[in-house]
Amino acid sequence: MAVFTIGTVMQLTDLTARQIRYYEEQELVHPKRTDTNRRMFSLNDVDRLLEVKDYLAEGLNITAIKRMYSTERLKRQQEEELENKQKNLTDEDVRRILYKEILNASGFNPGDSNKPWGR
DNA sequence: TTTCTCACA
DNA sequence: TGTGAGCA
Repeated sequence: MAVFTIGTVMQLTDLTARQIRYYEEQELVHPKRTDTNRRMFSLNDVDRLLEVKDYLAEGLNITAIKRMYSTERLKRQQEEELENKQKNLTDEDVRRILYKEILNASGFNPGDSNKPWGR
């Protein structure tokens, strides 16, 4: 699965090696390492980097993006639990909670026009 | 030649 | 985030 070197990823994402390594440090991507310590990125990693690039361009900070991916895991866990128990929160409720968390993390104003999450 | 880690006028 | 050093 991991087949891209950092050089290839640089071309594919238009990010600098510095940025790519930094995002890895922030655990936004998890490239494998070769026996000689070289990073090997998967298609998913490249995809993730492109996403990160977009969010960053929209003015979000790294911590907000980090929380997004962590809260998404949380969201799936909650949805699973709810399915096995009783559905108290609707999809919209979870969405609203997630959105509020992101706003909190990014320091954005609830009046902003372009939000990738809608609402 | 490319990538890696570390450190900072 | 950029950049240069010294390695592998």
